[in-house]
Amino acid sequence: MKEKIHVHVADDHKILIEGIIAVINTDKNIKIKGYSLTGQEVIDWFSKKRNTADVLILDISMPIIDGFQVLKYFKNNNIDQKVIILSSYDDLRIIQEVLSLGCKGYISKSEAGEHILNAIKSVSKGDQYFSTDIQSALLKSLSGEIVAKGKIPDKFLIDSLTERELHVLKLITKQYSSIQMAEAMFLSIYTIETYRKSLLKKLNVKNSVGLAMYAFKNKIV
Amino acid sequence: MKEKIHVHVADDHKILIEGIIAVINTDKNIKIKGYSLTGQEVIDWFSKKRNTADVLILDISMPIIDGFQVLKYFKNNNIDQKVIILSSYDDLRIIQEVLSLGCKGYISKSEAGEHILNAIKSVSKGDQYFSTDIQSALLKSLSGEIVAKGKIPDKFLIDSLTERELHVLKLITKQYSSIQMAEAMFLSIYTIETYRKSLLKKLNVKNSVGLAMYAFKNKIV
DNA sequence: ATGGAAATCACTGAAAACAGTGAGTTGAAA
DNA sequence: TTTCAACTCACTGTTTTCAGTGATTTCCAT
Repeated sequence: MKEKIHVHVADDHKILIEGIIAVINTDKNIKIKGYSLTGQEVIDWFSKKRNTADVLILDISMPIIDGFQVLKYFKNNNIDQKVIILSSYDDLRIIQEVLSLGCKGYISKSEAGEHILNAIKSVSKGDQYFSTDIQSALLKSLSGEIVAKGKIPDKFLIDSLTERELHVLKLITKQYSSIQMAEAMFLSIYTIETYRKSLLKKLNVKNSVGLAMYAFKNKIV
Repeated sequence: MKEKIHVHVADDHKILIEGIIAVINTDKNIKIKGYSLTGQEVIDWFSKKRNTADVLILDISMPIIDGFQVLKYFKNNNIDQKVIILSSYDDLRIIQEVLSLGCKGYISKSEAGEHILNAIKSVSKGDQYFSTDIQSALLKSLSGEIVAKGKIPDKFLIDSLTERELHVLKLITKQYSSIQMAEAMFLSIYTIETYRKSLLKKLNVKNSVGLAMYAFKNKIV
């Protein structure tokens, strides 16, 4: 490991930022590249070409522009930023929401500092990281599925698809256009398009190709 | 290569068999396990439990029971026999027919003996082998009329893709838009679109989803 | 009974993909 | 030396997809 991992931290509580910085500084492979106190600052920072970071540690609950909106900003602007969510809540729905927005890591503020370091390293490598209690919560919801550690299984996403969405997804892999699907399913094309949008959002992909790849990887076809 | 490849040869012209045996004997990694002079003999031979061969070299045109029928026999009895067709005809329809019957190699009698050796080695490894003039014939047919039924094996389609097309295809599976590809490859978007069209035509699919599925099935990704 | 998820439909505007045609350059093979 | 395939770019339409927003109905569960 030659190059340091560059990290940006965003939280509206400065004292917490300072704490994180202190923790991170104990690891010489990781370097703080900057911090933000509001969601707007994060967006401003990353919207400047020369401002980058390998990993962004992002608090969900910030005033005005919160973590969700920051994630949406990245998504809408096709910025492939690796993000670790720092949250006080272990709510599964929140987790799912940020997952669908493309975030790759999630740690609870109640966790020890070393988890942050592990999370940063995992995510910077392209892996996912979820703190243990999050994982156990997820595992519980999956009722006994075997999961590789640190990784949220696709099943989680698949399960979130409704019957109709699944049907549309299958037809997409068969190269149906929306019009053709509408005819085949006796629905309005508007409805089909609604499902498409829903699929794109839930599976967190850019376009139909992404949907098809997802379906293929998970043998929905 | 420790174990010899066992080969069975079937042709109604004994003189040709002898020729093939002579050629094969020049390669000490390949051994003749037997030969047949009629289709019936082939079927009889392989229907006996103890009679096997890694590769069967099979002439298409034999009296009464021809090569096609032998292939059908294998297919109907779920015998996964590796077969190289030896034919005098370079007719595409014949090639397609035997391909659909599961044969893995095809060489023309007009080819030099060394091609037989290469074919045997390729097919015994599980690869396909088609002599060069067959391949070019197949490719030519792709540029003109798309052969819908009979289906040319994917292998040929892949080979027909140029470097650039392959590159574009890979980016498509990564959910790049044409604009993004143009930027990534330092090309005009018009050029990218040209490749898209070329891919759609060559791989005979309807849209990008079809391209992605194709790429996935053939492990281009 | 009330709230929520699923399913359905609608409209709009923008972005992207698809289709057809044409054309110039280059490098390698025949 | 000519020919051809690969590569490149351009222009013009049409179709499809994507994004955002909002609305209704049904049915299930708290």
